[in-house]
Amino acid sequence: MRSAPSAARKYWLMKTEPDVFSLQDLTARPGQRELWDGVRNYQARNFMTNDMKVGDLVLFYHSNADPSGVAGIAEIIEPALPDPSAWDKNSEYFDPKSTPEQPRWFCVAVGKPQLFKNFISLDELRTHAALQEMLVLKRGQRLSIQPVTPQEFDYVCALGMKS
DNA sequence: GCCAACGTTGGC
DNA sequence: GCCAACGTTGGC
Repeated sequence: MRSAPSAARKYWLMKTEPDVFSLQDLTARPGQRELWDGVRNYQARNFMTNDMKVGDLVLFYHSNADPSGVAGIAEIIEPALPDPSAWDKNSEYFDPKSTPEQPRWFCVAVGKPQLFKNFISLDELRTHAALQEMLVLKRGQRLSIQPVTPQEFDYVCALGMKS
């Protein structure tokens, strides 16, 4: 069956520091599922609450790494829910302004990790004309969740999976 | 660990 | 609602 345009799958790039949580870590999680908690930026939050849908696909980006780059892909497997780390006093993501009654921060669940055969470094991304508009390549772009076009997603995937 | 870029906070 | 100070991100 054909999906309505409003239900069209969207594509994202999500940054994580692999020392903290890597794509390999996601693969090792029970059910290969993890909450994408700790997002404390309104623009990134709004992407999760307003635009992300279950089934959207994600370029899984390792930042602050050696080298940084796209390690593989994952999928949004649960829609946004209040981020429980915000009201956990022991969490580094604790935010007293967020409460269970009035949550300020939200998180989606990611799963279905697929590690690329080829890690696509930031340097390599820069060499491809088709990828020049990717936000992650823009100077000073710090958003931890970024939209990518279907074309960019497919292109990076092809690079990552080719032998 | 440096530092440019940029988001957030808070005094006014 | 301006904007300086401060904090964070993330490549290098």
